[in-house]
Amino acid sequence: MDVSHLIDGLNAAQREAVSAAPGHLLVLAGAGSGKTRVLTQRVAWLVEVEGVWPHAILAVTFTNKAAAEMRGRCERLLNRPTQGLWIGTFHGLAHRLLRLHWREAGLLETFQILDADDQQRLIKRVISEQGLDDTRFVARQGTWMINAWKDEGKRPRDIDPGDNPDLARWIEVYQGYEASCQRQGLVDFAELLLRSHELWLTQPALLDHYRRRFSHLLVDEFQDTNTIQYAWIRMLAGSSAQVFAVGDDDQSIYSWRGARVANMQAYTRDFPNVSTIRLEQNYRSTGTILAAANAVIKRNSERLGKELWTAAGNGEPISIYAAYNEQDEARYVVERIRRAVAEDIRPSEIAILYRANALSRVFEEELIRHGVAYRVYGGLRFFERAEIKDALAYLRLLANPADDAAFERVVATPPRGVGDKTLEDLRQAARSGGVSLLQTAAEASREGTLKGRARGGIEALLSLFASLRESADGDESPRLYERLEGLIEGSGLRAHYAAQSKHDADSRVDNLDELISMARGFVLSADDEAAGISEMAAFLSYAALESGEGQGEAWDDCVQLMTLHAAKGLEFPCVFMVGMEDGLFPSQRAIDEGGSAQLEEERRLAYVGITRARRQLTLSHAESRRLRGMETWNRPSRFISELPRNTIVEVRPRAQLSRGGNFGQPRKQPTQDWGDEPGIALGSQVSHAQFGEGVVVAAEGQGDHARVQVNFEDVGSKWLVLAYANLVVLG
DNA sequence: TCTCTTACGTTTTTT
DNA sequence: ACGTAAGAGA
Repeated sequence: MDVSHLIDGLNAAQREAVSAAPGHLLVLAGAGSGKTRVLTQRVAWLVEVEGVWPHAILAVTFTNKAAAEMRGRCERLLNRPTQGLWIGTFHGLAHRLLRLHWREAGLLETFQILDADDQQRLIKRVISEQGLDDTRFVARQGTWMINAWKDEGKRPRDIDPGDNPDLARWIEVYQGYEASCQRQGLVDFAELLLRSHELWLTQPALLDHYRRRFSHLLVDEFQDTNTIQYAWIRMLAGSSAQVFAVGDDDQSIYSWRGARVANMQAYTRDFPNVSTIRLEQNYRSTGTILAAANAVIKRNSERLGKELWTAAGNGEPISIYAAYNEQDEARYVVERIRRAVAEDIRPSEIAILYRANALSRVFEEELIRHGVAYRVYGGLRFFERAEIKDALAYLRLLANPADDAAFERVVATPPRGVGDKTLEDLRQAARSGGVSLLQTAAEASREGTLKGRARGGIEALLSLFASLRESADGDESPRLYERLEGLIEGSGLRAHYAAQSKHDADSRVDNLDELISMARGFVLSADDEAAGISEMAAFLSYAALESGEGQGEAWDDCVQLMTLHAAKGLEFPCVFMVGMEDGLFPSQRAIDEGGSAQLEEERRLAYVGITRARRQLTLSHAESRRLRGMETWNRPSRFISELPRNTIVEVRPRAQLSRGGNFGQPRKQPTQDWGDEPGIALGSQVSHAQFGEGVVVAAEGQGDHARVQVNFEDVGSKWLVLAYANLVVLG
């Protein structure tokens, strides 16, 4: 058989991985080393060369985007649809298992997926139902703990509160939350995994079935697996399946949400004869960029060890820009972008990366000012928008009348005269009767226990549902989008948001229309159809599992703005890492508490950032920065000083010095301390609100840019922008 | 019950 | 600075 198309163009290590003999394999794939290619060609190799039935292969990733890309590439390689081949995210595959075996898993057939928002709302409800003080028991924290427990595979009974009474209460909240989910047929993200793991644990016959079926498991981004995901893989693999794990410990940046790099070591221990292959040749970046990345990551102690190299040349040095403040930083970056675009670099080939979302704003403003098209990643996703969740809540309640979370949403928007009082009565009655809110509302309406406006509102709602259900049962059952359209009109949602948007000026109504057109274009997959899942149920799951706007679609031709986390897996010819300041990146938290583990994770994040760049990399920091309404003064990030000297070039703004004399007109109106003072002379004694007293030793720049170097008694020498520093001249 | 005002808490995020 | 989430008047 001719296997050259699976092997040609690969380097030795890649080829070794793709064509590895049967057995377990750990591929340590450095950034830009062709990981996805190896993974997909391995699948093709298994099918075409080893003669493995596609049916017997399961490939798992973390994001829908990665799964889609893998499926697409496999189909192209194998030249046929990947029928029977399970490719998906951990959550997607777990969800499929639960849909197929809902009865064995102890779920309602109509179970729905609870998103993060609904989850927190529900936990809050449980906290108040248990009569806990919600200032001491904060829902956000509870959500975080419960998710962490689930990620570790722990049920309430597995947690020992010791002699910590708060912890004991939290365990009760967890219990209450579980009971509530169970009653309503709701499953949160972590539950998908935990529940499917338990499904196998408690149903040996089922487990056996899947173990017989899947002889080959492939896992992408192995460094990001958490405890339950690893256990899931291990359980499915048993002692027969071959596991092909690909990961990079240097790119592990999600430990704060339960990811355990240690799973990579555990894998080599828990499975017999795991061979390790390192992919170290990089096809993305210049030699300079790789030298910088290698030097930075080398400072971490907990590493499996790996050093990237390239056959390409060194390329340009890395630029470091020391800005006066965040405005100056934005000005510089956008100026550079405009210059690059003028030199025929496409805007979509340029990325601005930052540690925290809050940093994006200045850059957006500056980009707008210069009419540069840009796109910000992150933030609210389509299916998380309030108006979309409202519309979907109607659908959810239609699909699963026990879904109280959906009922609460539905009853509150649009306002229909049903307020806290009525709702609390309904909850009481529902709890004591052990039935759903919807059912309780129907009973209350029948018995006439509702009064005033509330009665009209509830009755209108009930009749809306009756008519929606009736039309579904008719001979000509409406398509999903028609039902959605009907409910958006009939409920008054559209009118409600239309009325709101008059002053909001945003396009909530347009989003509702977009949702309808998404429903119109929605196609039930063959897998779902085979599993007997309705169009509506499938659409709702899709909405929950694929949060909308496929991450990484470089829309039009826009400059890309995103966090360093969001940039993982992407690459850009031209990258700006901004806000490179101690306290921001590495974050203050990592500096203060973490000890070295957190700092090492920040360093890996820096490594991820650096390795996103193909040709041009620029790092910038600002001496002063307005953040959260407060002026802060940060030192350049320690990661900048970890770059080898020969890889960087420091860009300085052209300084217009006026030495010796007076300089630096305060910006805007002079401050009180300043009065009509002509300026500050070298050698002046000055005082700063934060740094204390010091002597002016140098100065440069004019107007907004005027800066002085002050030697402070306590904190040493610093450059300060006069317009912002509010220095008081002493004596 | 709805709407307006005040207080709070602010890494990173997928599913 | 800013957006959300809980509390007070209409």
